[in-house]
This record gives sequence, C-alpha cells and structure tokens, in this order.
Amino acid sequence: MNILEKITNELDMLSKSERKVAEVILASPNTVIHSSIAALAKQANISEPTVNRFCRRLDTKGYPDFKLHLAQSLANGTPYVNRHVDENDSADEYTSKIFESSMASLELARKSLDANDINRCVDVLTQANKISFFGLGASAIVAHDAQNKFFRFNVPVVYFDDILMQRMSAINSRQGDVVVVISHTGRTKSLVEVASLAKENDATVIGITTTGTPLAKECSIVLSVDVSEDTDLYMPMSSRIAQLALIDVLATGFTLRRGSKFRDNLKKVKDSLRSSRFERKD
Amino acid sequence: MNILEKITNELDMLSKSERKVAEVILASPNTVIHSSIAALAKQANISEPTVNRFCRRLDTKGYPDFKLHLAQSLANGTPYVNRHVDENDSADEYTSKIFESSMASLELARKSLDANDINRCVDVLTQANKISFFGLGASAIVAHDAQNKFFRFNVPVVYFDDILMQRMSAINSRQGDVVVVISHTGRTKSLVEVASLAKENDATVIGITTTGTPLAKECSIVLSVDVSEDTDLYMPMSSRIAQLALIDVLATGFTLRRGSKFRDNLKKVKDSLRSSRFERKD
DNA sequence: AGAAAAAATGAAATTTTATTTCATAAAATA
DNA sequence: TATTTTATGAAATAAAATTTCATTTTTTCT
Repeated sequence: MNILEKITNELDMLSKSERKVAEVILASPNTVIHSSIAALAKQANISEPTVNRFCRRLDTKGYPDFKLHLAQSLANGTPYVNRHVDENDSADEYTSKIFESSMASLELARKSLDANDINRCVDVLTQANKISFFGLGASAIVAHDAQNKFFRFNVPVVYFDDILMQRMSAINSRQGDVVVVISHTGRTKSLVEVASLAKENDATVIGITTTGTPLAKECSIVLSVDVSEDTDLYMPMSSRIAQLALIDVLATGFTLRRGSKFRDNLKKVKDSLRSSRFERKD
Repeated sequence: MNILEKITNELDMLSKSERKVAEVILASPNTVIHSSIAALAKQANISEPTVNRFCRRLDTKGYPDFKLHLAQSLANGTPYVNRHVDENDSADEYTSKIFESSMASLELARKSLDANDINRCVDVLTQANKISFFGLGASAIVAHDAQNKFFRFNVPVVYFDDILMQRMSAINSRQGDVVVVISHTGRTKSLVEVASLAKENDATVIGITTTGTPLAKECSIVLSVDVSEDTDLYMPMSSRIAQLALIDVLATGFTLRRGSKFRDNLKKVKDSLRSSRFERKD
C-alpha cells in the first residue's frame, strides 16, 4: 500500500511527537526522501529516536527502509488515471490526458484478464483448422490487426467487418473452427447473433469483450477486457487499445506454443519484407 | 530517467569492476534496495568504494541516494527495462510483459510528441477539403481506425492499405487536401513515394513516423512517434498502439477545435447506433 | 486528588553504514 | 619498455541510524 496513504490513515494511532513527524513528511515528502534522520528530527522539533519509532510503527524496518517506501510512493503517486479531456485543454494537456488514459486502460485490462483463459484460447487457436475474427466499428480494426498477425503464422485466417459476411461465415463454420468475436460493449445485436450462430455450428467461439455482457454469455471462452468507460468524446478510444494488446498476447502465446522451428519460419517472413524498405545507414 | 535503463545504456562506459556491480543490480534490483553497500560489494566481489564510485558515475549523490532512485524505478507504473518475452514464460508472465511494454511505448511516444506539431496538424485537418489516411501492414489498421474516427466528423475521408490505390489517390490530390502517411519504420519505399507524390501535388502531407526517417523528410509536418525498437521476434508491434493513441489525440483536437455545436452533432451520431444494441439492464 | 503504573521522549552511547584518503595494481600511451 | 593514467581496495574517518536508559509525561486506579 502507498505509504503516504498509510500515514494519513494511521495518523490518530500516533503519539503527539510522532504526529509531528507525520505532518512534516506529509507536508513535503519530496524533501524528506533526501533528508537524514537528524535533519527530519530537527525539522519536526523532536528527537531522532522518535523518528525511528515512527518508522517502525508504520511497519518499516527503520528510517532508511521508510525512505525507500516513501520514494516508491512518490515515484508514481497514483500511476495512470483516467483523466477526461476538458474543453479548454491545450494540445499538450489533452495529449497527456489521452496517453495517460490509454495507459490506465491497459493496466485495468491487464487486471481483468485471466491467465487460464488465455492459455485455453492459445490451446484452441493452435489447434484450429481455421480462425475467423469478427468486429464492427472500432473493434473491426482489432479484428483486422488480428488477421494481420495470424496471417504471418501461415494458418487459414479471415476477418470480416461486414455483418452479412460475418453471418455467412458463421453459418458455414464447423467443428475445429475458431471464431473470435470482438466487441467492447458486448451488446451489438448482430455480433451476438453471429456468436450464437457459430456456436450452433460447433465452432469454438472466443469472445473479447466486457465481463457479463450478452456477447460474453454466448461464447465458449470469454477473454474479459474491462476498461473504464469510453464516454469521453463519444467515440471508442482506449477499449480498442487494450484489445490490441490482448491480440498481441494471443499471438505471442501462439508462437511460443508452436515451438522454435516455427519461430525460425516467422523470421523468414519478416526478412522477406526487407527489400521493400530503404536501408538504414547507421 | 529510469535508473535501470540508465545502467543498461551506460554499461560500456563502466570499468570492469563497476560492470560487475551493474550486473548484480540488474539481476535482482529488488534485493539490492534492501542491501547495504557492504552486502552489495560482497555480492559483486568488489570493494565498497567501487560501489560508491559506481553510484556517482550514474549521477547520484552516493549509495543511499542511488537506492532511492532504484526504488523509484521499481515502483509500479514504471515498467522494467528488460521485459522481453522469454521462451519459458508462463501465460501470466508474457501477458504482463506485453501489457507493460505497451504502456512503456505509450509513455515513450508521448515524450517524443511535440504539442506545437499537434496543433498545426489539427489546424490543417480542420481546414481540409479531404483527408486521406495511408498505411501498410500494421500501420494499415491505424489508417483504418483513423478513417473510422474522422468519418464520424462528417468530413470527406478515405483510407487505403493498397499500394496502387494509395498512388492513384496521391496523384489526384490537390491543394487543400491532407494526406496522412503512417509508417513506423518510415522506410517503406512505396509509402515514401506516395508522400512525395502527394506533396508534389500540393497536398499537405502529415507523417506519423519515427524521427529522422526517409518518410519524415518528405512530409510537411511530422508527428514523431518514437517507441523502443520492435526488434524482438515475439515482441509485438507496440508502435501501432502508440500511433492509435495519437489518432485519438488528433481526433480529440479536431472536435475541440470545431466547438460545442459540432460536438452535439457527434452525440447524434452516437445515439443513432443505439438501436443496434441490446439495452443495458443496470 | 494523589500515588502507582504505563507510555512517551530524548541524551548519550553504540553500532552500523557510507565515504574519503591514500597506497598499490592494472591498463593505456608514448 | 618507461611513463602516465586510470582503476581498485585496505584502512581510516565521517556520517547516519539504532539502542540503551534515565527522565518526563500521561494514564489508570484507588
């Protein structure tokens, strides 16, 4: 736990002198991490042993250890928070906010993912006869990206961002096929139907969506990607970034599962692109 | 700067003994922050003054100060440097690594971006007669996403991930048109040519690429998205995630610049999608 | 209220830890 | 190969943190 919060919480468990220490620390923690125990004691008008006792009361080993904890708390007070863009923000401000929100979403999404589910998906994907990725709107680009990635693995893979094609493809699916349905809201009717159709036709349906949505209920395996609401500017933002990171995870799991020979092959694919590029001169 | 990265970077500036210290630290930084200078010296098989000199070479005041920096580097939010996926990683491990690397890329990318350039791009985009987004491979999906976003703004926007269509479109561009060319490497021949063609035809060319690449040289405005190299085979392209965040930034800048009436309109677009969704019951 | 017990506090002593000094060894340069 | 530069560690010193213990303050109990 953040030691600054802890100090605040336990403020009334402390003795009078110890509280003086706490106040000095809370007032300017950044100074404290560069102070010796003597300097801090003087600052708070108490003795050095008191500072030491204060540190121990907060379950640290002593003053140096306490400073370590404090430094860590200050490193990233509250790491990445979702900050909403405001009408009067400067370019610099909204840029920072958007990047930080994206990072916050990645952190959140990471927490909502379950390693076991990922493992199962990788199992299923490595054994698939055919893999299809479906998405609409912002999630369409995630499906598109997935196709790009899996195409390199030399497995039959398609992606559709068209309702009719998705339906047809789902109806034609069969046992051994894997259908990956991507939707942040998990409430897009046609996608939920597509998932259900694919399942009826014995395909394994993987859902990349938010926990507990109608889509999640239709899937064989659900990869939960929960991010804070994309309410900001009326368009999806961070959800698709988290979904893309998940695609990376699946693709990575895939290559790892397939073993080293497979990876040599991948390298060849990569090298084959070289001639289309200008050489680097460094 | 993250002191772990710094150690890695300056590894070859260090003397033989100092390097031993560096290696011990990189191997288990979490142990080191709880070690005394004597313990660390013993661990690295060198003397205490050497540890001290090592600390000073990294621009810290001494060993305790160094530990403070190290503790901050290890605090959560600041991803660990060497987060490459390893052959024997468990699902949980590679998932964490990938998410953390993506976050690191976002942070890096934000630092490389210049608010003035973003402002200029937003200017240009809001005044464009027509906007085209071009990308290939992984960057194609970024172009795709950009089209999705800008389409909602009710401005003429196209995206192409096909070399020929890109060329034709570039040749047909004219003054007042904006062409956004997206490429992480900035060395894809056909894209560099497309940028140059568009420029010859008086379009404003915005490049979303790495600083100092051939593509960057052809552009009217360059938005630098520098991320750590995607050299590793299993390491996914975090570049595209950073590029997407930048698209969000541009789209946000666009809506802010266009004012509140414009945003009301956007809300209508969003509401129009409602009927295609299952209602939320909460 | 007042005595006894408990808790808090700081001065001084001690211990631990970090830093400096300096002599020697290793490496680079001429 | 001789000379200079740089790197290194042993020992001394300095700094910082911790412990001990006597004193003060607070609390509890009669």
